[in-house]
Amino acid sequence: MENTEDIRPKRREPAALDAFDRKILAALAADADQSYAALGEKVGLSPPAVHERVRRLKRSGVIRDVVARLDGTSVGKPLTAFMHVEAAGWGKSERLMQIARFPEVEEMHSVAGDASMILKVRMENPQALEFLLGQIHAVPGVHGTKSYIALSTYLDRPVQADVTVGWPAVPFSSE
Amino acid sequence: MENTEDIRPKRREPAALDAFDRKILAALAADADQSYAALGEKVGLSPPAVHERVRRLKRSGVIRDVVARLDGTSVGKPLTAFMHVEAAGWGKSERLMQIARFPEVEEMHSVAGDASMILKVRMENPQALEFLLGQIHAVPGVHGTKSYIALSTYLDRPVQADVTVGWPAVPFSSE
DNA sequence: CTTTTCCGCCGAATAATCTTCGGCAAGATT
DNA sequence: AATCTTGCCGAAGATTATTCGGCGGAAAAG
Repeated sequence: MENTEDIRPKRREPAALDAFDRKILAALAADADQSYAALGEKVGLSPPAVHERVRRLKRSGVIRDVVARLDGTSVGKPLTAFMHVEAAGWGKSERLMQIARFPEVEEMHSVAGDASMILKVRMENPQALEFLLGQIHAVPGVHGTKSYIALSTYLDRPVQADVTVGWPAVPFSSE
Repeated sequence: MENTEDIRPKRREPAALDAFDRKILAALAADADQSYAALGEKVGLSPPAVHERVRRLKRSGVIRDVVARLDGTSVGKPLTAFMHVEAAGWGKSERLMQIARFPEVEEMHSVAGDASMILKVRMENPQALEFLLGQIHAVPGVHGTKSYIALSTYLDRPVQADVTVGWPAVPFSSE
């Protein structure tokens, strides 16, 4: 055919998600234990088509991973807490990062606001929380911490594929 | 045999997790896309044995669910924030619960501390955040809110199966 | 307005996995 | 010591994942 040596990246754009992708993502974010046949029926595609799309979504990073969500209490960590850490200069010292090694630490974000870092942790008991606080205060530059212990969790779900569109207009009252 | 009509519950105890269960949970919390054969090899059990254990772990609730974790930015919500809501008397009004209808709201906890409720939200942009704040302030009893916008997320993982045992002794320095 | 190219879907076929089913062995119970 | 229970394994069948060729439809090229 052609002998053009043109090896332009040819990189396809991230290719914005279409309606099918959205439905697939919504379904998988709610339950990843479905067969491609079941997914296909929900979104209106054949199993192979869904398979190919999921493959692409995973490789492109839209789907970060597929995981089993465990019950904190069942694995021995009934105490959930959010910890605000105030650190000097800049929060993300390598030292502070090591706190992430504890399996009790699930999230770690640097934030704009009073705190320089917010952690989500899940502990065995108050004593364990105290120990962790000790570890954090031992980090150079940490000024102080504020802990908020969760009494009840009313909602805890993964990133949803849907986005609210007509913001001012809200879904209240209607139901 | 016996003709005893004794229909005592006979309910088996939750049966504490053994080493095999722990390994299976740890593996599935990291990656639920593995075959039972692969899992079996990791934990030292046959595929059917792993299958049976996973089945039990799911039914008993230790494994809440299996989900695909999506990339916030890819689905159009690059802005993550934690919102502290101060509400009168008690936070958990039915009205406030309706906030959970927004797909932008991922977590909702009542907490002990200054705030009566902490939300984790993921928005499209600051405007969307503003609209959501408006919705929250419109809820009767809400005194105020404090928002912490995440600048960077250094860690974001599901509940880990492992628990730190010898707390005072920490994994630092060693590596 | 055609022709060409590319992309993504479908249906069928194969490969792999899941799931079920006896049978067996170890520990607990009687 | 006999019995019961529990949980494992290997094998077999059912279901699913994955690959493949071919077929449009839309966009780009002519």
